[in-house]
Amino acid sequence: MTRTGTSGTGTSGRTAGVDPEALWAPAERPRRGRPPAHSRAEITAAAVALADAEGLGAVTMRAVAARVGAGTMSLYSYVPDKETLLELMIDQAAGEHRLPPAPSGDWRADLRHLFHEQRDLMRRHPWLPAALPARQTFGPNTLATLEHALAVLAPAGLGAPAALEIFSLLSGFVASHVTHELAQEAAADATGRAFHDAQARYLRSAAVTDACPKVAEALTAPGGTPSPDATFDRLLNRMIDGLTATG
Amino acid sequence: MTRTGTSGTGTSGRTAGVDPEALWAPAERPRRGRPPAHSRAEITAAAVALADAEGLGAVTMRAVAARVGAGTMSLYSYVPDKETLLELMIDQAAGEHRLPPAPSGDWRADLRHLFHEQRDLMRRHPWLPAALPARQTFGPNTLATLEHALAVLAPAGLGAPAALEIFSLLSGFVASHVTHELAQEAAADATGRAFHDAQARYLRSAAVTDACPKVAEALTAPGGTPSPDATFDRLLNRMIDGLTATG
DNA sequence: CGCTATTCTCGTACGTAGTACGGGAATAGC
DNA sequence: GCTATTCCCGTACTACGTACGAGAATAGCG
Repeated sequence: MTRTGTSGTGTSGRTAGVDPEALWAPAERPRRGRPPAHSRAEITAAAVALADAEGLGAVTMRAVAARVGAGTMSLYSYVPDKETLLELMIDQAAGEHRLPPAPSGDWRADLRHLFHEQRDLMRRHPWLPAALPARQTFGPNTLATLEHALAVLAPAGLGAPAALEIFSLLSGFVASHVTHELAQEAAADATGRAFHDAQARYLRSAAVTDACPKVAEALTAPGGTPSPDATFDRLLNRMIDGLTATG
Repeated sequence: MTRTGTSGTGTSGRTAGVDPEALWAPAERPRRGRPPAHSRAEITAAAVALADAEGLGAVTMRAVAARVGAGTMSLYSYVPDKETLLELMIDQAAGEHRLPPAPSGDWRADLRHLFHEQRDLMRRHPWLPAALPARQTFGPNTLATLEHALAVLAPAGLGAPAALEIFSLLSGFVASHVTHELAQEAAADATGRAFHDAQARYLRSAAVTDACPKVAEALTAPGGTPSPDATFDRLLNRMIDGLTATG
């Protein structure tokens, strides 16, 4: 199962080290030999739980193996490498989407529902926004979500490529918004407090207030965020309106 | 200059290991002792050049030091750690923005110009979209860009917090769009070709086309991207319209 | 001029990653 | 039982970030 992989980093940043065909194949059970003590799904779930609890940085092959009760190298019987494990984690999380079986008729409402669902998902798995840009392939759960998005957007009167584009942009919006939300909440935390204060002190220093008065004021404003949910909904609506306008 | 840093990974993913006040301080020159052979800017520039040429993954302390002609540990006289070096890289790149001294009167045109500029920047530094989410503080160049954005958006009739929000969302849009553009272009490259073909084969497999017919069709469409520039401009306009609507 | 405090330089070394390798253990079918 | 097959995982290698501290280079003082 070990791949010879010519995964040397190319001249570009992107490295295509994942094989979609092999990854998402059904993987028939061998009928002879010692039966596996674990499963790909179990390992993926352990990695997700670890990332949820202690952040993406805590997901090491050793830590995941320990959590499952296996030796480190045993993981490589189920997953070719860590990059691929990340891919599996993303798709497993995507499987948590609760999608209605069919569009309701009001495609704007359906779209809003879909992205509210996505927001919940990302709040539940705070590592997801950071992991998404590194994704290289679409797993079955991701594809199912995409299929649903296309079905929802069908009555909107744009082609499939445009619909995919919109889905991608809205997902990006949700990711960056959730990142922002979580950062804001972390600033209230005791650990984040010191950092937040240092940041505010720096922004109020003469060097900043002289050159960038408006920024200094806007960033250090007390900022009573009214309601996270309402803010999200408002922005989401505007994004939907702007992106689906047939201009 | 070594910091004692309690940088242990907290329960969350975000680790605040950067001190904004110390980082962006003018750093007065010591008048005694051996003079430095390098500078923070030189090291940052070397790191940026490395990332441009071989991707973010190639930016290791050893590689940067070698490029500058210094021993690895010498870097730590100029930069407290790698995380901070990344922060410096981002701000140095932000300094490449070519911004007009004052708003022109047509704030939509100014806004379009700003984000076209940002797109050029990210295409010139393909690691930037991936690095931005990890940013912890705003350096002087980033602040200058923000100040410019606020000045541009002043006539639009929204408050400073709303303007910042819009700037952030549009930057996120540009980042994800550039990532998409570059991925598309990489697929035409000889190295990316094999991966792209494998992806297409997978998407046309029975397992996918059965469950997700629309997606399979949309993703494997020949996809003659009309003109990258026009596409970007069209989407940017819609985003601006949607986000600045006073609804 | 040499002395000395100060500052920068960088070889060595430690801890933690990902993972290649290969011998041993467990199982299914004969 | 025997054997082919499969899985398990200890050992070990490479590469990374970076702590430590000895040595080298300088500026000001005598």
